[in-house]
Amino acid sequence: MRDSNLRLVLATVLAAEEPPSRAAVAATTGLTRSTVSRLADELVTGGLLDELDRSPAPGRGRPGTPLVAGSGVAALGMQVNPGFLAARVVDLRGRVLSEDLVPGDLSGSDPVEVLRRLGLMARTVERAAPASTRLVGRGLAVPGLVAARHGRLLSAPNLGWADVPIRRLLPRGLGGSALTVANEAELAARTVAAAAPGRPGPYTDFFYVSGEVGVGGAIVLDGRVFGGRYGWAGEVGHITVDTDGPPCSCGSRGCLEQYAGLRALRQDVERAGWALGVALAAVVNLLDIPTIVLGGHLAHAADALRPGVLREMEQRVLSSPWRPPDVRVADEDPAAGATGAAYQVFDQVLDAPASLVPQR
Amino acid sequence: MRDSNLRLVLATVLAAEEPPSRAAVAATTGLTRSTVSRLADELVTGGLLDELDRSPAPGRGRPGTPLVAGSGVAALGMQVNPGFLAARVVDLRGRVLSEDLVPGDLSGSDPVEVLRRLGLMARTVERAAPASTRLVGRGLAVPGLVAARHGRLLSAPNLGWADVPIRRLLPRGLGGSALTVANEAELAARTVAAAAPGRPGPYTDFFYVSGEVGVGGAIVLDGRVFGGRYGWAGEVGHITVDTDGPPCSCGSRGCLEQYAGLRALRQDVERAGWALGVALAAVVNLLDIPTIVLGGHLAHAADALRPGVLREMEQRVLSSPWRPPDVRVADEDPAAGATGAAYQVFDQVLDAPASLVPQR
DNA sequence: GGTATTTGTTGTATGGCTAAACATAATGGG
DNA sequence: CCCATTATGTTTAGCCATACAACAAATACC
Repeated sequence: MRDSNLRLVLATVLAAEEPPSRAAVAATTGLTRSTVSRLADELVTGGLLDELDRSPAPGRGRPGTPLVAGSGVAALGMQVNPGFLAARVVDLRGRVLSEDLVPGDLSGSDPVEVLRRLGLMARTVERAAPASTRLVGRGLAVPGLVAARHGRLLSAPNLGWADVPIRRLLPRGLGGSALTVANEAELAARTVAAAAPGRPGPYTDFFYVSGEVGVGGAIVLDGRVFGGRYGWAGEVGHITVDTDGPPCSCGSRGCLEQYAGLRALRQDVERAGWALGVALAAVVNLLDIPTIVLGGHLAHAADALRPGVLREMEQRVLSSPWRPPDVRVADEDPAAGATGAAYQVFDQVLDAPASLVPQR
Repeated sequence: MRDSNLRLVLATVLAAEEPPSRAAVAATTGLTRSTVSRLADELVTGGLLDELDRSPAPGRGRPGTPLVAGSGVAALGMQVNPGFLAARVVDLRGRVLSEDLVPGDLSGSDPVEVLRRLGLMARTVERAAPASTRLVGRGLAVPGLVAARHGRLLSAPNLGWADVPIRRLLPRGLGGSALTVANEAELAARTVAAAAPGRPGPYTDFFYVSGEVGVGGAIVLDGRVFGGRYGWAGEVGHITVDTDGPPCSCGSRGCLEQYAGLRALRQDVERAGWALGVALAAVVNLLDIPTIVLGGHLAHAADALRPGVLREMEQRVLSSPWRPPDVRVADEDPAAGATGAAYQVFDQVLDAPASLVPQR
């Protein structure tokens, strides 16, 4: 019960637009001021919350002490992409404390060498963060199918990688069971679902389509990413658009990626929009979430894609007369996956804050 | 906290294969025997649980009192299908206490007249149930898109119905805000997900494909139906299989229903299997649940459909090398939707058992 | 400067839990 | 047949986190 309310208070503070006082938290949670006060104090001493200076009083009465996410808590987020390597330290308020991004064509690269380089970048970035920050975990975003339990990358066609034991290839301390590995689209979607760790973004239910050379996707329901049984959900890139279409690297034919992947898109935006519309209609028919958010190279081409996408979706989505589809664009951030990887680490902390709070 | 543990004890008893004793519930939940004893007593006096006679002792020690779902608690489940009307009273143990099923072609029928007849059937069936049963709610399964909040059927092409205010057309006492209306596939899927109210069925994560003249579907994750934002999820029947395919009643072209609907299936099972495989590959790519359960007319043709379905899915599902797709068949029950409607009512009760238990 | 108002803290009471002791009902061995 | 053994279910005492109420602190309004 204490654990449950500890989570509740922490979540309420992080979800708020403006730093709330203890009394405001009590009002929104339904707990009493005394209970919130006690729990908030524990969270402050645990470093998960910070007290800001009393703001200039907005009205009568004693002004409250604004509470915000603790700036001393941080996580490392890394990303391997066909076009770059990235590493970031992000704090619990969502601020990037330090980062490094190295462009370079990694298709057909050697996993051992690339992960060694990523390890060096990570170490440098961690050192660059303020000495007082406590790193609570590390995450990595990769463009492919992952076995999350074992931290293994099963298949990443656009890197030319297959069955890579990521945890073992990263330097000790970085890898190991403490590292969470996940799909890039899934993690990038987190940065749309959350404006900062624990704070809801502009949409709570949407399908994120990630254009990172290939085409990936992620399902967000009620603000949370739905990863599926094994974390492989959202693979929109290999939905069949035309059963007689061009062969795909996955072994099938006519996959969306063959129309809306970076190379295909450059050749014919019209066709890419049509194919996206057909595939996304299936998504909306299945999931009943009319909001689509485009990321990566698809975000750049959004204005050219939108008419075709909407036309096909309006025709093919059964519920479109009652709930018209809506195509939005994600904020520009080349390494959104890295930030998302850090957010995922924070989610584990927010689920069990008691572990970071002094007992009793 | 009491509410939470009340739910926990009730759920544990209902989920068990064999009627558990208080001590067994304590062991599986982690609560103490004394706590379970108190909560179980409350549930028994509330009628949600029954005590069975002490079974012949299986070993040494004092034999426990077996607990089962209360037989006095029941719900009415109704179903409108293109081929029949059905009404059932189902108790909390999942037994059908009374039922009525009237075949008849309802395509192009008059909603007002049909719902009047269904009302009469429901009344008769309710009277036929033992006088001691307490009816805790009523549910209705319909083959179409529903606005659950308002109990309105927005569109049911295979009945030829559109925008039918179901709650208002059913006789007072039956309709009204107490009636829950939902899609047939969603409710039939509940009878696969649960062997009895609260007891898990053979699969916990699967996609249910309902063949009831048209083709519907439902997503089941971790034993619970995922209805989507507005309850419209799972509409697999209108996923595009061939963008140049035959026109569909929904206004699009090449929808799965045009290949695997009852009429099309009778003409060419081969083609239906191919189309199902293409559409279900999209489902699995998106949702990462490799188990497919076929119901209705698709269940009857399952053996003929399976080879084609599996062939297409294995080619088109990205994760199939690691997790091969699996096509199963639902148990035969023409009015599974009616039972599922009753189960849905029970779920509301199981979520808030305190409302049926005497206070304090 | 006094009063009203709101925040945060400090004591007290309470509800539901755990833990331990006890009563109950069976088995099995001498 | 009687008694030790074993397991279930109930009773009792103690405890923890919460609600409730009273109070101290800090501001605005008159």
